[in-house]
Formats: sequence, C-alpha cells, structure tokens
Amino acid sequence: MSTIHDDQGKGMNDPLLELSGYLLRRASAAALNELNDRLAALGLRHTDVSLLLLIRANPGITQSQAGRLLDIQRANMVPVVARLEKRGLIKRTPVDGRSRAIRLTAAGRMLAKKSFAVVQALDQDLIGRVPAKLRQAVRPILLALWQGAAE
Amino acid sequence: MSTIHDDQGKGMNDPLLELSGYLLRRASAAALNELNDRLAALGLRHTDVSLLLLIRANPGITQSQAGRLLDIQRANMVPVVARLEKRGLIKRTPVDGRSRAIRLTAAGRMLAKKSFAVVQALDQDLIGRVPAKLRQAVRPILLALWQGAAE
DNA sequence: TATTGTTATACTCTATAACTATA
DNA sequence: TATAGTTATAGAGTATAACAATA
Repeated sequence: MSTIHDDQGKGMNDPLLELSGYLLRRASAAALNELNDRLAALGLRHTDVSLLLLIRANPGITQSQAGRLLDIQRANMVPVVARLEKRGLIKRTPVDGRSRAIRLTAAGRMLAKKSFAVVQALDQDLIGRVPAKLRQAVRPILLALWQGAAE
Repeated sequence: MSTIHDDQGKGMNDPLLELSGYLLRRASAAALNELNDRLAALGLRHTDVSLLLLIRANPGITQSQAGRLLDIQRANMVPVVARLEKRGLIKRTPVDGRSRAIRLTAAGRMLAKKSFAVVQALDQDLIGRVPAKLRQAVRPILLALWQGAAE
C-alpha cells in the first residue's frame, strides 16, 4: 500500500485527493485488502464471508436471492457456492424443481462465527480511525452514498 | 445494481448492513460503476482518467512515481501507459537511461479536461446524496478510513 | 413467459516473479 | 545494490449470452 505520505510521493501534486469518489475508492480498497489479509488465516476471502453470513442470517435462502442481496450475478455465484459446498461449509437441498435451499453445516457455522469476529474487529478498527466527533456520521454517509446511486 | 430495497430482497435479513466496511465497499463499487458508465462516452475507464489527471498536474512524472501515487504496481502500469500512448494522449521522453518523463499531448489535455468535468460532476452528485448536515464530514471520514490503514 | 442454475467466455484489476539496463 | 521499465503469468471479480429444466 502506497499513499501520498510515502517518501517517494514528495513534491508531487495529487489532484485526485480533492475528489470524494477517489477517496471512497482508495478507502474501500485499503479496507478490503486488510480484510482479506485477516481472513487468510481462515482460508476465506471477503466474498465467501459475505455469503456465509447471509446464509447464517437466512437459512434456506436460495442462490439467486443471495446473489441479489450481494449484487453478485447468478452466473458468478456458481463458483463461489461450489467452493463453499466442496469445503463442506454449506449444503443444498431442493426446494422445488429448480431452486435449492442453502444452509450452513456445523463446520460452516463454526467458520461463520470465527469470520464474523474478524469482520467485526476490522469494523471496530475502521471506526476507531475516524475522529470521535465524526463517528456517528460514518454509516449514514456511506448508506447515502450507496443507496442514492442510480439503479 | 441490486439493493436491499429490491422487491426480491423482501423478507430477507441482511446482517452485512450493520458493517461499515461492507457499506464502504458497496458505496465504492456503486460509484465506480457509475463513473465508468459516464466515462464510456469518452472511451476511458476510471484508471485511465486517474492517470491522465495525475500527469496533467505533474508534467514529466515518471511511470513509477505515478504508480506509487495511484497504488498501481510497476508491472500493472505498463498496459495502462501503453494504451494511453497508443491513443496519442500521452508522450514519453527519456529523462535518464531508465526513466521516462510522461506528458500529455494536445489530445490528452483535451480529454483530461473533458474527463475531469465528468469526474467532478459525479463528485457533486455523490456529495448531493448526503444529507446537508453531514456533507462536511464526508472527506475527513474517507481520508481517516484510508490513511489510517496499515501500510 | 419468466426464473433457477449452469456453462462458456471475456475483460478488468491485481499480484508475483524474473529479466534487462541503468543508477 | 537498488531502481525503472518490461514480460509473463496467475488469480480475483465482473459482465454477457445462451442453454435446459422448471414455474
């Protein structure tokens, strides 16, 4: 991770720092890298964890429903689900002829718990980096930036 | 773009919405998609624009310096720079035996100007989605989330 | 007709290792 | 020894089109 504070960045002029959208992207990328680093010990990536947590909160959810909530297209859900199933973290049972209900296995519940602790710890760290007076504005701002997007 | 507000999301429980890190990622992805959509008319992607704007603000910057500021590795800068050069938007001149100074061509300056207008317009739109009382907190929060990251 | 899960495919972005030529 | 630019390669994530089976 390089930032404007690097020695190598001295004397340079970075007009991108004036752009909120750029700061949003850099902050997101940094947090995502940090999350993936911390999750590596569990052999998971952020995508796996988001799906595990969603299944845990919604036992029996289908692949399509999960994909819509996570904004992952049906076609792209296939390898993610297959990987978690192969690892024995989730199981699928037919709900009708075409849909399958996804649930966590015991191993999946264990790993969901562990990964949730990691995710929550990072979230606390992220919030802790924000000056105390601004902390209560973090979630409303991020929600507004996201949910206000054209869809 | 799907969100929790979709009809298909009804009745679902999304625990990820409690996580600032997740909101950060979704907000960033949404903004990035929107930016790339708007830049498509210019035949550019967000990466191209960030480099064009950085070169415009720092004529003669080298590929490595730009990569450090943008957090793009040397190896990954090669195709980006090559594409912009092939399109006649930038030119490179040797500064010593190994480094080359990058500058915008006339066409590059024109496109940098146009793309900067697009980027600034999106930035205004983004800020406009945030409740007025919270707007002044947007940049400090994003900077804190980013620059507070371990490096 | 629309939806679910799937395959195939391609493109972008990112990561690592290794090479050359220069400093 | 370290750095700049490059090549090659692999892994994520994402996008579209198409298909079979089912609703």
